Amino acid sequence: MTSAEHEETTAPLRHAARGTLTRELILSAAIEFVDEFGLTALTMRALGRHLGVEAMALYRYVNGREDLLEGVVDRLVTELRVAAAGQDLGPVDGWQGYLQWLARAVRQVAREHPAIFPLMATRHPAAPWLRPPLRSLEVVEDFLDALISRGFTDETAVAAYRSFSSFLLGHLLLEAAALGAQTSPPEEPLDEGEADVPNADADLDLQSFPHVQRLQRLLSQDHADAEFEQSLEELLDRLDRTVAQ
Amino acid sequence: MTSAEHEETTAPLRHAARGTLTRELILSAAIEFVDEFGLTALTMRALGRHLGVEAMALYRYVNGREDLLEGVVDRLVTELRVAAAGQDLGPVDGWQGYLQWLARAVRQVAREHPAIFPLMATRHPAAPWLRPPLRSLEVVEDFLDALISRGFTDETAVAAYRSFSSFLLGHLLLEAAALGAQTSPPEEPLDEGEADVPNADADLDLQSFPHVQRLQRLLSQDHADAEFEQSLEELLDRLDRTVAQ
DNA sequence: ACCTGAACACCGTTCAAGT
DNA sequence: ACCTGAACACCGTTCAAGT
Repeated sequence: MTSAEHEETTAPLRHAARGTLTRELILSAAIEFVDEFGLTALTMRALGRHLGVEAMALYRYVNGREDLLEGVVDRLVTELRVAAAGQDLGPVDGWQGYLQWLARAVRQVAREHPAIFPLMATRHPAAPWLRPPLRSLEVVEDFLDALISRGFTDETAVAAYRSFSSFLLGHLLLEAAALGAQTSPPEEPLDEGEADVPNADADLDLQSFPHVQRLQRLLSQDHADAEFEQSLEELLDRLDRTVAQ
Repeated sequence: MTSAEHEETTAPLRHAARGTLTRELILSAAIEFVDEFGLTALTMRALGRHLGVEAMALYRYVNGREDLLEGVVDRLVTELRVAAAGQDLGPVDGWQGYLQWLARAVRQVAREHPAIFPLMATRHPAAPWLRPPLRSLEVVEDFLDALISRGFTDETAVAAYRSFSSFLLGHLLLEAAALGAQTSPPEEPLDEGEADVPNADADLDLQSFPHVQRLQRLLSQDHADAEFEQSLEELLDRLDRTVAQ
């Protein structure tokens, strides 16, 4: 297994013509790579190979691995802002319409990149008033403006920003984890000797947990869509009561 | 800087007498270590040094690094169950009292181990019906029983479990991130040449983001306690309406 | 039975050297 | 100007060897 064979396995850009490399290109490749192989597989050397280049070449455009990850997260945030530009953000149907749109946009990013979303949710934001997953000055400014220009006070707008962040984080992290389950851990070394586990996520020994056993089906059912929309609706109602009073 | 000096820096158990090592001891040391030095510092070799032992010795008790992390998360979940045993779990004041107690118990774990909580929140649970951060059969069984025995149907109880998980995840992950900010990244190599950044988290160039600039104080204020309690109250009210109808 | 030394494959990162 | 080779310090992990 020489390095030549590996190149064929991943089938990347062969080797990029000298001078083709770019920070943007590297970030795109990194996102693509993580979406396919998972976060832990993203190493400088593997990404270099994927780009048909030695790992050391990346250091001219990326300030080390941490900076690479930061760049990846930034790109996802930018996807949000691009989506925002696509919408004509004029008199979208009130602040509720705006929040609905924003929530769905973030959700779409989380669903498209379930292996990356935890990064967006977990990495330290650049400033203490940037709460994940809305970690962009532009987005937060938009958010505040949308609410304040439609009757929120400074205080209620900020409170709404907090509730909204928590809501997105809680729901989307769980959803992303569920989606990422299939792709993220490609190698699982769990063939432990006597092989007495017939079905991995089936019964461990549920007989002492009657409720869980009985409700297993119900607990496993995927209602992500309806759940998200309903919780969002409830959040908007709550905010409405807050601003009306 | 020989290895001898390093031992003195961390001042661990010197070297444990032969035969002292235990899985439980290793997990305790790992939690202690992460609380102090952060997750990325937790390497097999560093943990071994912390215990006064070579890294390879750990492999007799821990099935590799992944298993170590799994064990650490399990221990935090166990802290929850221990706290549960401390409470006399008889007729605690209705299901609302139970949920209030449970929410606060999870929050306490998150606050005591902010560097570990993201693991609890992010790692794949053992089964699809175990949602972080309540990733324990015992806890989930308790949860369902507390609600069902007090008038919830199977469906409303499971729905409550979902809402409750999302709630905890969203709020506590943000709170843990805020707390972990001081401890987690001990080394930050950001002295970039011309040093034109006077104050790291102060003004990047906020002049084009008037709302954010004006509300900077408000956005940075820490209301974690009140926020958590109020959101919890709202969640309980919502659940109450659900079960009453 | 329990721990260690040596070794292997793999990281991130630096830097002089090639083109 | 842009990329590579070689090197360094550090990982996780295995396994024969020591006590």
